[in-house]
Amino acid sequence: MISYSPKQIKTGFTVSALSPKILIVEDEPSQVEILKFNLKPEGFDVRVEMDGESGVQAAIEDPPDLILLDWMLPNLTGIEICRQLRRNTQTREIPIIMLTARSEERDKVRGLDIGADDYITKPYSIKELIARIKSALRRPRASVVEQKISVGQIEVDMRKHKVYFDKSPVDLGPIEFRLLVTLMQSPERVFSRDQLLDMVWGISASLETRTVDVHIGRLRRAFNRAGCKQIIRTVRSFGYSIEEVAV
Amino acid sequence: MISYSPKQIKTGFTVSALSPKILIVEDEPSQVEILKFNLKPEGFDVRVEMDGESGVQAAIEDPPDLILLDWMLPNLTGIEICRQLRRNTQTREIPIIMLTARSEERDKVRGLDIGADDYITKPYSIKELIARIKSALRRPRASVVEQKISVGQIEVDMRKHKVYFDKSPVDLGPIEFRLLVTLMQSPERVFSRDQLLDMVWGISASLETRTVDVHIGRLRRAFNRAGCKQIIRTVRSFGYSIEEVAV
DNA sequence: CAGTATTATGACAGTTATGTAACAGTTTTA
DNA sequence: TAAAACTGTTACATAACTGTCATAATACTG
Repeated sequence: MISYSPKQIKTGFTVSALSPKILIVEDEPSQVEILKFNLKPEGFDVRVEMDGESGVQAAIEDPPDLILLDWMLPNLTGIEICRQLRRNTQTREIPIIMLTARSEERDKVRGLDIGADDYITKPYSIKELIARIKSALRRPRASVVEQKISVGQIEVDMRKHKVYFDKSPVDLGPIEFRLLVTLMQSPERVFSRDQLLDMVWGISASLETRTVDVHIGRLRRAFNRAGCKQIIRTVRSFGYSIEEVAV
Repeated sequence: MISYSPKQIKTGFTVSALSPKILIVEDEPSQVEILKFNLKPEGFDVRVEMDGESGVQAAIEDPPDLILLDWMLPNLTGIEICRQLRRNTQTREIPIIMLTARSEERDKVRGLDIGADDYITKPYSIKELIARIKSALRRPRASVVEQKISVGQIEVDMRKHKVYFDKSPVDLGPIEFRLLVTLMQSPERVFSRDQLLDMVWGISASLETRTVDVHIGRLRRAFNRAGCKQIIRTVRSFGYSIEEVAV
């Protein structure tokens, strides 16, 4: 099958949220349905606005990670929307993919001038659209992804996906990795189990809070093997935190 | 936003002038217009030649800082122009970015062999093109055309299209070659399957992510045959990377 | 110090991701 | 033009990882 579980999407850590928000601005209901039907299973958080004006409005009020913009719209043309979005600080950096029915080169051109990141002409293959969306989301934007994080003697290289304690490598599974990174992003801060479930597993994952304990345990064991005792502090009846001073 | 002031361009210390000279070799007038329209405001000094022969001529007579080269041209093909430019002392070091149409993706392989520094497939985002131009200009000249890359005991001769492990040849197909080179350009960095699909196959290829796994497998097997175990690391649920220390 | 609440951890069954062989369709080569 | 080489997809086996539970260990309370 083509569809990944939402989990796989989460792994793209450059995206602001676990499931990237996509705003679709498109007036044709049938098109909207097709898009929703295909994008949701990919783990995207899809929203729709049916006309240009409300599209711009929605984008500014709650900035999505990416905008799918139909070329022909009632009220405002795609170009005009693009312009407006590019003018606003909130939305300036958001990647825009234009959906255009016309295949004339001229229109494409104008779309790109205006600041769309990409365009795709109807009829398009869903696969290709998804590929383009993912690619656009991956493209580095203003917010630079942190490459290395370190707390005490622990060092995480995000690019290489490697973790070291005092130069010796620590072997972690995917969830442990994310858990560690989450904790390390705010050293000493105590996270509740529920918070961690949200941040690491995603809001939609309804799991036992005990699951967190188990993974914390696994994380600890992995660090023990690397010669590091006591990296995570348990705060009774609150949660966990990572400590600056590893022992 | 996207557009840097011309001043910022100057930071590329290898660039001859304050506004880098760019030679566009492209026969399609509308394309030329788009490029001019977008590149001039970025502070580039843009010149245009409409066919291959005069393109080469112009490049030799007044060497630009960078060449944008369309793949399909009347008179001479992109490949041939590349070859000629690389042969001439005046132009040998000038970075070349190839513009190729979607259907010609297969030729990318050859494009890089020939000595293009980068290629970009139409339709491209202007932003991306500009980013790549700047990146190419920033790059120190000497390594503009990378002849050989090596990681650990693996050595790739780009020009001859040959790969060695510890001096013994490794036989690879075109895609495996590109895959290997991509991985080798950032050793240890983990690439997601989607990223690799973009970088090796091109964004509009829209293939299954599993295809990457299969090719990684083929790459591994090829190296096994040459006596090299464990060259590519699998990072579960993230992707693959190439390791410095081959075993 | 007993009694209670909370956390640590081993075990395990279920799930998911990866490695590969096989195959049919293409492209390249001879 | 036929043979050889290369591709993308699929299916299946296997390995790696998860979540849950039961039980043990620990911390708090009065």
